[in-house]
Amino acid sequence: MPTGDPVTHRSDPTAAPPGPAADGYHPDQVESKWQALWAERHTNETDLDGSTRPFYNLMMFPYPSAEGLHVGNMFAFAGADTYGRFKRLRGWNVFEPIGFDAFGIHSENYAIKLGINPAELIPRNIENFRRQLRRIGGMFDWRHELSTTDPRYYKWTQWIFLQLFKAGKAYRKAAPVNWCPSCKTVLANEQVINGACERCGTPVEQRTLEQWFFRISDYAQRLLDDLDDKGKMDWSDSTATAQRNWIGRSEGAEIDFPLEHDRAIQVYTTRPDTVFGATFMVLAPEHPLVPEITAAAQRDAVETYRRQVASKDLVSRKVGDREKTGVFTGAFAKNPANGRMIPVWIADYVLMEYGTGAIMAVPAHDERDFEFARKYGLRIVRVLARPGQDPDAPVEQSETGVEEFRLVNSGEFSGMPAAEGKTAIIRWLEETERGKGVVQYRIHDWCISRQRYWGPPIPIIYCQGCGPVPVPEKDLPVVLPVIEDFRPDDSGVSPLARHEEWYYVDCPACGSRARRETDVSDTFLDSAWYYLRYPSTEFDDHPFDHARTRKWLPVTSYIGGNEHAVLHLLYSRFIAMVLHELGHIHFDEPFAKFRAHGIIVKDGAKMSKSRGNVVIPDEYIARWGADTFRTYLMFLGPFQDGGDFQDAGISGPRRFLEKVWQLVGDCIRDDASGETTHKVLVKWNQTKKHVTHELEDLKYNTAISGLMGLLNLLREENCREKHVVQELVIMLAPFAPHFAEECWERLGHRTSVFDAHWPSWDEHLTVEHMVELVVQVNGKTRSKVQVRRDASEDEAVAAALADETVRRFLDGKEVRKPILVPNRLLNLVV
RNA sequence: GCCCGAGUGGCGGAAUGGCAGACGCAGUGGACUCAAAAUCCACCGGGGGCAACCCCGUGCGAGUUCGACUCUCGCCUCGGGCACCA
Repeated sequence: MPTGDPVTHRSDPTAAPPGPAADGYHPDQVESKWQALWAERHTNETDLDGSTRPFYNLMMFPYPSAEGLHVGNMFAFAGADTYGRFKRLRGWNVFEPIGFDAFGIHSENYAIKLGINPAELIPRNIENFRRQLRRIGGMFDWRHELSTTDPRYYKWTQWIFLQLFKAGKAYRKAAPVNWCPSCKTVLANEQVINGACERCGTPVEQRTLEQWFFRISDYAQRLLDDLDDKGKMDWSDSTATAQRNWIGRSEGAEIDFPLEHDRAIQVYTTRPDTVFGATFMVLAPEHPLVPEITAAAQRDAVETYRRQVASKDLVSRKVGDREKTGVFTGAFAKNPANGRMIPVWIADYVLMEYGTGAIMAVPAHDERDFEFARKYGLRIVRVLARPGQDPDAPVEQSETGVEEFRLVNSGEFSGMPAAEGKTAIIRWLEETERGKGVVQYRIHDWCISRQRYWGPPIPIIYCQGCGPVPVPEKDLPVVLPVIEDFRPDDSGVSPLARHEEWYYVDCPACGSRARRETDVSDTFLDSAWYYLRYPSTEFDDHPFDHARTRKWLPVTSYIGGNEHAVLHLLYSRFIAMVLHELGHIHFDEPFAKFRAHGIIVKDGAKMSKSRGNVVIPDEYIARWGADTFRTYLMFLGPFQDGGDFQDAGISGPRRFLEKVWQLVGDCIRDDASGETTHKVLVKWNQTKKHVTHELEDLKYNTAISGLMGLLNLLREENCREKHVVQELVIMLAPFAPHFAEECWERLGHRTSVFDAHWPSWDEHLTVEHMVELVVQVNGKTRSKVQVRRDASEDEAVAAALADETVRRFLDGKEVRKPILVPNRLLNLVV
């Protein structure tokens, strides 16, 4: 063995942990014992029908990768499990289910890499995940486990698609996808690296395919409104903010810019107040008006540009810092505000999918338009100026503010503050029928089609005569066949389309020969409703049992990562809204409370395989035990912020558990009931209060340090009072469940510690009879004096004036004003 | 560029208007041991003083307050997310 530097040596997770004493703590034995007993005694199985105080404790189900659960998953699950166990001890009937999000492109890509069919690979991964989830001691009710790849599950995913289809919430439309011309296959955005296919490096193109969409954008305003309703949605601010930004509401106007022959270009703008400054127009290259308006002389240039844009992949089109490009169409439109004819251009910085796909360009007051105008020598006219500023001052860079500006060069509107001008111009547009005020959202409809194998087939049949026909509900599920050639290949069709026996079916409507939809649905559809299925996993004839759903939903507490702030959490809300509208469920917001946890870094740096600093939980659990590992994860930083995993730090929580173990041993050997000093009594009550509050707020790190503080005092005071020790064990149980069970049993109990009651405290005993009061003179701490609890201001001042040091700093001056913070501090102002 | 976080000892972090550094790690000294590990005790932001004590200190600069790590305004740095959304 080479002698490395000491830090490296210590940070070896396989280094032996501190050895236990003879009657010591052996985590392996304790943990396997209790995992077996929990299963045998059904400790973690919730009586879903008989519960009187239901608490649905949800965590984000994992995608079963081949690598197994990583430390980030462990952190999230340990944190959510700690909360569930705490709630159970507080008297709730906690339902804590788990499952596997096993469909999707990640699983499929990995299977392709290994050359193993995902249908074979995924069950193996799931088995490994189950083992790990048991190993960390999650309070899971395994009877309700689910996997999205189970036909008993995805039957209902398909059923949900059909409900949306029948309600007109699902529709088909042509949309661009990334296409690799060499592999002849569709690529997901994450498979496009710098505009090229990740597999073969060929530049990626856009192709247009017919795909299925859900009308989530119809729900934009409702999705936004509920976020402001704290009673309905108690969510982490960071998550709610991310959703608001994603939905992207903006208020502006649609304005018509007339062309020749009674036609017009409609634009959307958030700044109608600047309409007098619109000196040119820009259409998205795909805009349908482009071919008709293009002048003969410009036709070639326009066509070339359109082809160029179409050949780019979907990712690099939207990179904002690219130099602007564009082409003049030869057409002119009339600015409705000032009647001037302005040139119409096309450019790829204007996107077809937002607004109307066309803009009025106001280069003086929009950065992008300014850049474009500079490059192509287009006119720039100032229409906003600061008070006192020359209305015709040259524009050196675009000025986009509202507050500080007034309108100039804007006809009758000149002189108005910009905000007022916006309202006035919208009114004028509406009165003269040149436009109207509108609200726009950034959110797009949800494309659920995936030209892939590993997902639930979309339950639609295409018939020559009848068009798209839904698969009858009685024929669900449309089972995903196990096929050998699941890889996308160069045939240019979805893998399922190569299987004629599956592909061709009779039309459910007319009976003639028809073909199935060969795309599968997005994984996010699987995960958009899994929480609904958990309480009803044993029912095969309906997706969610009504009584169960009514009792357990919406979810009481959901804890998960903020990486899902927009997609998963927004799609789940949307699906719940639609199912509610269609009368299938009684609620329209699925998660009453959501808390985002932070992320774990290693020694201050992000974990990554290339850095070689990935924490493999199994190794740590094998060495230190699950209880120590969990406790450390919850201790290393604030749960909602994440924290820094340092190998050296894990010994602290382990030593803490060792000391508790020893205390329990002392307590059994030498039960000194009733022998508690006043000091212990106060600390004990303070700790119970503190730990309870901190757990409620998921402040696990400070809850644990509170428990450590209590333990330290018990040791100092040589206190082994059984009542106190037992309550310490209960409070530790959410963090170290196996350990607490074993201690509880050693203390003579025959039932689970999780059937015990969470300790209560005596508020009166959280403050000492005599308190130490900090004495400040003019805000500087000078001394401390003992006063009785809740001493009055007069008493406190008298005590302070009796103090030698205080008198020295008063220096004979008279106290002008005493400020007392009861039981804490007295400030004497002289 | 926009949005959201965060900047406190050697390190992870605590204190959200009232003793800055709880709790833990690492470190130093001591006890125990033939020795080591484990364990136990003490110390552990910087400077000054024999000492009682005193001064300085929470990214930087102003401000509010009897009192600011905490609140306000203006910067700087780091992390994360979104990004040509008109």
